[in-house]
Amino acid sequence: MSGTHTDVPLVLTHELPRPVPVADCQVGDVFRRLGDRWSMLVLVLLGGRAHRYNELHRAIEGISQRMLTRTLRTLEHDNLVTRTVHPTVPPSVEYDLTPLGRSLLEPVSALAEWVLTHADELGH
Amino acid sequence: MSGTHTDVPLVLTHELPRPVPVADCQVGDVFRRLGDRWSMLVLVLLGGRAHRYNELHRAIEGISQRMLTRTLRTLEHDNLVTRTVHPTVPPSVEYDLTPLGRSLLEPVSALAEWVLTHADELGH
DNA sequence: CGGAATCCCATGTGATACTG
DNA sequence: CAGTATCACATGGGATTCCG
Repeated sequence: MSGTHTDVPLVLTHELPRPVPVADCQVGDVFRRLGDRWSMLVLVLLGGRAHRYNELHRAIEGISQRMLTRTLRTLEHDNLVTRTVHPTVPPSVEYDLTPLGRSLLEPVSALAEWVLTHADELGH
Repeated sequence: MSGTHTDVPLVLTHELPRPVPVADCQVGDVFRRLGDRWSMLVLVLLGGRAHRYNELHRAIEGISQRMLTRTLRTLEHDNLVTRTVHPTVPPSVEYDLTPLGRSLLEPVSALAEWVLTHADELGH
């Protein structure tokens, strides 16, 4: 950890031929999927417990119905979140993490720790 | 690791009051900064070694001059990348990671490993 | 060589209104 | 309750041209 150029985690450089075809950077793809305005927030909330639609809507300050629905649909499509409709009247829909979504929270937490540690060093 | 709701990394839930003010989710902020199309790719390349402007431009397939410059400026502004101008003729500009940028590659590599492990489980 | 300036288009996001 | 539909606007991003 001396700041040299030899301590880059191998996993990052391993599958990067040169020139780097952007399509091959799957890591970047995942960052782009989770890098939108709301996905991360939804994942963390669902990591605590399952939520109903309006629970999420109230919990996430500032999100519109449109974007909450769209975010949940995308996460569901990525196999990170499940959507369960209970056929009651009025209808009740519950969202939860899949095992895959739950496993994602581990590496995410590593990044979260980094952020908490280095937040003051980041410009703005 | 049983898929219950009790194994969420504490760091993620620790500083999340309810309702969650979106401005307080610093983790999401970082994901948004790195979640654009090119930042991750630049960081990984600079993790290998310092690069000149045109080296990056050639290495990253499909990036425009405009976006490469903009991405580098943003990373520089965030204290993740340094920009060094060598007053030669013609001019030579070298980009490299800061210690902060280098330290970021560690949690990023954890996520990269997750991606390599679970890529096939992600929908599309 | 390493950009900056301009133009243009695609996408992300919010506001509002409506619905089974 | 849990959405959908429509509109409007900001931002992301590429192509092209010009410059010290």
